[in-house]
Amino acid sequence: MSEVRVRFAPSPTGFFHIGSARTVLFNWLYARNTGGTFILRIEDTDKARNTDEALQVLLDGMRWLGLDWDEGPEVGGDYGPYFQSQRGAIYEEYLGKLKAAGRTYEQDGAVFFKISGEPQVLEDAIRGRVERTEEKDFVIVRSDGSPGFHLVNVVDDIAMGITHVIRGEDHLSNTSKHMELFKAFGAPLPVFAHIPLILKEQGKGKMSKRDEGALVEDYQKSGFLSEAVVNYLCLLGWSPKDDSEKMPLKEIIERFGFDGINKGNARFDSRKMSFLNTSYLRELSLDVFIEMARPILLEAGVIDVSVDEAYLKQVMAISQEKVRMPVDIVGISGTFFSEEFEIEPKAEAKVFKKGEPMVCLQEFKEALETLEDYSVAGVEAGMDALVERSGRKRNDFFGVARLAVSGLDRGPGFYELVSVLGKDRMVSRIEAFISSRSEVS
RNA sequence: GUCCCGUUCGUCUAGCCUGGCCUAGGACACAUGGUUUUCAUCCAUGCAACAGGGGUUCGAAUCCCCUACGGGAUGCCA
Repeated sequence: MSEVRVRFAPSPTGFFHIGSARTVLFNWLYARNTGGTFILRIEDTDKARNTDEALQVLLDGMRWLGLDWDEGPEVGGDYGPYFQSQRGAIYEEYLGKLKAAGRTYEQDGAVFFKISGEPQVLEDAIRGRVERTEEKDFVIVRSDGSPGFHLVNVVDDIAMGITHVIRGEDHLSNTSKHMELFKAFGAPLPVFAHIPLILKEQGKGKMSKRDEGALVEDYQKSGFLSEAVVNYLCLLGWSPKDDSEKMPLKEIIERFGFDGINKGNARFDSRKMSFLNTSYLRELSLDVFIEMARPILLEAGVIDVSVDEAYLKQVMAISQEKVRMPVDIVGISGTFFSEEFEIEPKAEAKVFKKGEPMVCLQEFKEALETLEDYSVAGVEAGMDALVERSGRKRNDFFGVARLAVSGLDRGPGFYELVSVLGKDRMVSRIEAFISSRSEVS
C-alpha cells in the first residue's frame, strides 16, 4: 500500500485568498484523514512578484487556520528543496529527458513541448471521466531561461512522489497538458481531484482578491475565530451528508473524503459564515473570549494596557453573549471604559417617544443613591422596591436609564450593566445626562 | 469563437451512482408568534427549489438526448 502524499503549491502574491485557503484545507483534510503527508511547496518561479513578505502572509494564514505542513518551508523534508526557485538543477535534469526523447524544440528562444495530440482521458476522483485533447504545443521554458508553470508543476509532483493532486476546477483544462507531460516522462499519473470553485457573493464570476471577504488575513484581523472560518470553508463544496454543519475539526477530519465533495461551484455567503462565527464565539470560555477581545479593544482605543483587569473581566462577562461579530465588542463594551460617549439619536428618539422619561430617570437616580447592595440581585431588588413605591412599570426605567449611562438602546442585561458600572458611575452619568438635557430645553 | 465542467428553496446543501420510502429533508437569511417584565439569546411556525423540452419506464429530482443558463480554460501568469 502506498502512502498518500498531497501538496499545496501556492505562488506567494502577498495575499492569502479564501479560495486558496479552502484548497489547502481540502488537501490537508485528505492527508489527515488518510494518515498521509501534506506538503507545502512554494511556486516562486515568477521572480518579479515573489517576496519573502508575501511568503510570510501565506505561512501566517495557514498557521492561523491551524493547517500545519509535514514537509516544506521551515520544516524541511526528504524531497526538498521546497522552493521552486531552488530546484533549477532538477528541472534541467527532467528537461534533458524530454530533449533526449525528441519532445522539445526551440522557437524565438523559448522551449516548446511537442504534444502527442492524443485524447487524454482523465478519471477525476470528483468528476468522473473527463476527456480532452490538447491541441497546441506549449512553452515549458521561457525565453529568459526560466522554467514555466506546467513543467515545474509536473516535475515537482513526480519528484516529490505526489499521489493525489487536489486543486481548483480552474485547473481542469490544464490537466490534459499535465497528463501529456507525465506520460512523456514515463511517470505514473497521480489521482486528480478537481474541487468546485468559490463564486463571489455579489455579481458574476469566481471570487477574486478584490472582493469583500476574499482575504484570510481580513478575517484574522477582524477577530474571526479560525475554527469558524475552517468550519464554514469545508461546508463550501463538501457535505457530511447527514445535516451536520457545526462540527469539531476532529470530526471533520474523520468524515472528510472525495465522496462528499460536490461538483457545482459554491457561492460565498458571508451571513452564514458570521452565523457560525457567532455560534463559536458564544461557546468560548470567558478567559479565551477576553484574549480574543483584547487586541480589538486595544486597537479601537477602548482600553489601554493599564486597564483594570478585574473590571475588564466583569465587563466581558456580561458582554460576551451579546456579541455577534468580533468587532461588536467595541460598541457593546465601549461605554464602560469612558465617561465621554455619544448619545445615539435613534436610541434617544425611541426613549422619548412616550411617557415621562426624565421624571423616571430622576426617580431611578434617587433610588440608586440610597441603594447599598450593587450585586445583580441587589439591583434587581432595588428595582422591585422602586416599582412598588412609584406605581410605575420596570419598562419605564429601563430604556431611559440605559440611554443615560451608555447612550444606547442595547447592550448587556440591565441589572448586570448597573451592577458592573456601580454606584458612582451610574449616578454621575445620570446627573450629567440630566443636566445636558435641561440646558437644551 | 473553441474546448472542458456544472445546474435541487435567495444562499449552502441532503436525496441522484444502486428509479418507487420525495406531499423533496436540514441550515443561513427573511416573516410571524411565544419566552425573557430591558437588551441579546432561545423556542415555535411560516415563506421558498428538482433550469426548460424531449425520451426510456408501470413509475424519473434520480437514467439518456437536446436547448438554455452559469463557471472555467484558451498566457513565454500560477
